[in-house]
Amino acid sequence: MHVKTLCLAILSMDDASGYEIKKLLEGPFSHIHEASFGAIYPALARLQEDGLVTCEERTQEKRPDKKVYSLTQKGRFELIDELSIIPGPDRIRSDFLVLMLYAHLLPPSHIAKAIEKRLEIYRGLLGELEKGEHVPVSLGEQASAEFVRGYGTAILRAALDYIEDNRHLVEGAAFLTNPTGAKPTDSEEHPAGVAAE
Amino acid sequence: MHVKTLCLAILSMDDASGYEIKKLLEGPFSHIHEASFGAIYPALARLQEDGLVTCEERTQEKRPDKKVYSLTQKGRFELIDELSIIPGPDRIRSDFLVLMLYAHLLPPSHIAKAIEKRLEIYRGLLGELEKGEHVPVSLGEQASAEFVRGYGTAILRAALDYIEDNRHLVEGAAFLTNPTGAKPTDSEEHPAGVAAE
DNA sequence: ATTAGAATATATTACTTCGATATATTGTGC
DNA sequence: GCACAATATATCGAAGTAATATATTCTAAT
Repeated sequence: MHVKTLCLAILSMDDASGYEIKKLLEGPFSHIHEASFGAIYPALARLQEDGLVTCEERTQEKRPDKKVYSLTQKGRFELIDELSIIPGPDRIRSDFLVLMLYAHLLPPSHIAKAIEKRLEIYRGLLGELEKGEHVPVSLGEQASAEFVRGYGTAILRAALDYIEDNRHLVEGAAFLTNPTGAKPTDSEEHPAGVAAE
Repeated sequence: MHVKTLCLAILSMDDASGYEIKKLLEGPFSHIHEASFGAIYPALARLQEDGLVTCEERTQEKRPDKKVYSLTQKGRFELIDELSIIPGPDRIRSDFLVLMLYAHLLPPSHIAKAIEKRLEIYRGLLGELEKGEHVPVSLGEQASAEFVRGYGTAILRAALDYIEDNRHLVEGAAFLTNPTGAKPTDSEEHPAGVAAE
């Protein structure tokens, strides 16, 4: 899914500026889909060019000027078309899980620190989601939003529980291997039995 | 985390070609981090240029030639440096959750189809993870791999359970809002803008 | 038997997206 | 008073994606 489609989707609920779209994606939508300013602003410009959104410049007194975008009928049809594609698997980039997979390369204190921060992040997100600051308009939207919010909290709880119960696997067993590759016991030339081909 | 770091990490376990790295990221590592060929091949070339990996071209009889990369000492230190950064939140791009959030814009049959496919994907991944085709070398690696594998299965189970228990929220309540914006006076079952799948 | 497609393997290209930075103003904490 | 966070848009190089091209071998169907 392109950032353009994501913008159309968010604008289908309410008019918004690029900045507001970004804040939504950082806040209540953070477990759904992310996008950067560098993707959002050009996407909105392109959507306007193609007549899928309109733009109203609002001069504000106490804030910088805003460009508030609104979905057009054409944009609404385009959104429906894009949403008609059956979605494939989620795309995940988890630096945390990479670190956990190579936990044995780093000192246990570092792993513990990373885990503490992860738990903190997750508890924060869970708190935000459970507060439930959603602005649903229709009954249909309310049910959809509730499904997605519930999904987020279910996954976060499972992750929190798992990490708390199993952190010893990566904190305790760490550093059995020397990070420099120099083996404490014998010399390393051929790490016995590689095969795999 | 750059794809370069990801390559260094995978090579720290065993020598591999670009193709093999990609297959790992599609298979047992699919819940950890993704990367495309277009990122992996240039990354490996760059790492070789910088002396972080070495490359051995293997002419194969029954397969196309391979370029097998190995981590150097310098590369191992670089990996440790990169892994020393405390990781931030996971970056997620879930077309599925976007669709669920806007489920009310599409016919219930489409949502049901998307959910069926999602359940199928998740059951497949869960099966693969539970088979546990890992090739850990040291005890430290084994514990790390077990932690990450367990994390994946815990999240997948939570997701499966949640979707099965709550799919009615998006399948039943769908289409209370007409996607065209026109009033749904008589026929609520006829979608206006459903395109190809 | 042959033809089509999947798997193995690398590489390139256009396009998209990220991450960092620049700019400018107002609000907030120390 | 001064640094910092928040509001707001925009740009640009670097990085990454998705699709495609090339070439070989194995497998399955016609």
